[in-house]
Amino acid sequence: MKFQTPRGTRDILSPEVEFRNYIFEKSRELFEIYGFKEIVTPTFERTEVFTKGIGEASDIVSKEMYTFKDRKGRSLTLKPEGTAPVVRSFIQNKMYGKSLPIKLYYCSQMFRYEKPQAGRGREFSQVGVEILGTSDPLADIETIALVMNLYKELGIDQTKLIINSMGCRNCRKNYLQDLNKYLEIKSKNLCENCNFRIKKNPLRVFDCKVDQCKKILSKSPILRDYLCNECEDHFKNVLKGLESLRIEWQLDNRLVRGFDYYTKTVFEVTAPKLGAQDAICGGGRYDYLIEDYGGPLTPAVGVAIGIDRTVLVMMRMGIKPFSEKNIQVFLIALNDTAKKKAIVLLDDLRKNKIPSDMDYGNRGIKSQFKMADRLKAKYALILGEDELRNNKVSLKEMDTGKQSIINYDDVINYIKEKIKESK
RNA sequence: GUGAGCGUAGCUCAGCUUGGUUAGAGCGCAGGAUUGUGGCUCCUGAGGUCGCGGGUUCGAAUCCCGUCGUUCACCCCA
Repeated sequence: MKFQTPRGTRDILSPEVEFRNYIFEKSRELFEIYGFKEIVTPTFERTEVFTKGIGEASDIVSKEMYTFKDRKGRSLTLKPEGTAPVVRSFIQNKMYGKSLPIKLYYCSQMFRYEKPQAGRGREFSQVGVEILGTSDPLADIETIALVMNLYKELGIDQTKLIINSMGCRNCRKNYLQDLNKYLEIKSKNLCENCNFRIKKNPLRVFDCKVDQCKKILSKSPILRDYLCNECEDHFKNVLKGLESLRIEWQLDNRLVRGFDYYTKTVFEVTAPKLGAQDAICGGGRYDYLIEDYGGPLTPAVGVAIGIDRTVLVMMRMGIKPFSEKNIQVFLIALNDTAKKKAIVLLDDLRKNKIPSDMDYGNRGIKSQFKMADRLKAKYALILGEDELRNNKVSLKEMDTGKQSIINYDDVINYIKEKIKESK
């Protein structure tokens, strides 16, 4: 019986794992600088937490969730996204009673039952931020600026910010009236799926990529033309703010993100080298979500960043931002007695925070040098009969090939000095 | 969910069209040339259920069917 990871999941090995940790590290650092606090929500929630906010008609809810029943028959779902749980927690923990806004970030695995592809797994990682309790366009701007700065920090350039506004309840009411009128006339020529969407959530018809539907929809009313004064103002302020931060954007009237909860600002950032899966983050404002979940009306905005795709871009762009932590010292023991002494020395080196290693097998000196070479060790320490007899060790600088004999008791300090010099 | 490509040594791949002795290469790995000294060179060696299952055939890595995994596009989205 051979085991392998389930479809769409994988082991994350070096060097990818180093990229991943680096991105986590940088994100956390930046989030804290922006004043966010971390929140950890459960890996699974009651299914309604997701169906309510994301929307029954959305692809994610209708066909991509890992939903199961527990032993008491309760329907639970592995989290497919991060915002709904944060909103649930905001209400459950009565955070609305604190001084608003509340700024939270999360780092977590997400689960969606999708057809796997590079940059699209069934388990994937996201980091994200949410600003809860302000309708100020500055929050939208801060969120976008944050991700753009993160990409800059990570060395990812050629990113593209795509932005749109989806309006509020008021402007959407008028828009939906006209859109429904339009769709009603055309419904015979629209696909079955679209007709289903019309019933559930007409905005989702823009997800359709059937040519016939696309053609019809390209002439449909556009939400942006229906924005009320407040929304229009909000959107203009967001764009102006981005301008003042020298962040370029690209308007996309058809950008309708795949969650029902979005209002006003929605945006996505795409990166090169990713083919079709090129969105590395996406987010927007969700002013009614908290109210819909039974909390007080609390406007909010957030963004989710895809870690796996960010790793892919960095690797494909040849970005290697972290310094390799190579072994500094490799111990070479030439007989059993030497070996016994070597493990003591090795322990000492490590207690002194000097990255060091040795061979545990019974290889010859040649092989051990080869290992030292492969590990890119700076120094090789040799313990053989001669050295043991005189309580010395031989130290060879791997780069220059220079070799010297030093007292056993001085080794740690000697190497510490050497490392300090080379810095 | 739809369509297509790929799966042969640790890695990258050749062989498959036109089925035929022990399935190859490069890199890597191990040992040696140099018995206490790495990188370069040379020599030698180990390593393969040809993804898995079934079928056709005297004979299958090669043809057919199924299956699993992966990649690409659609879709969705991070």
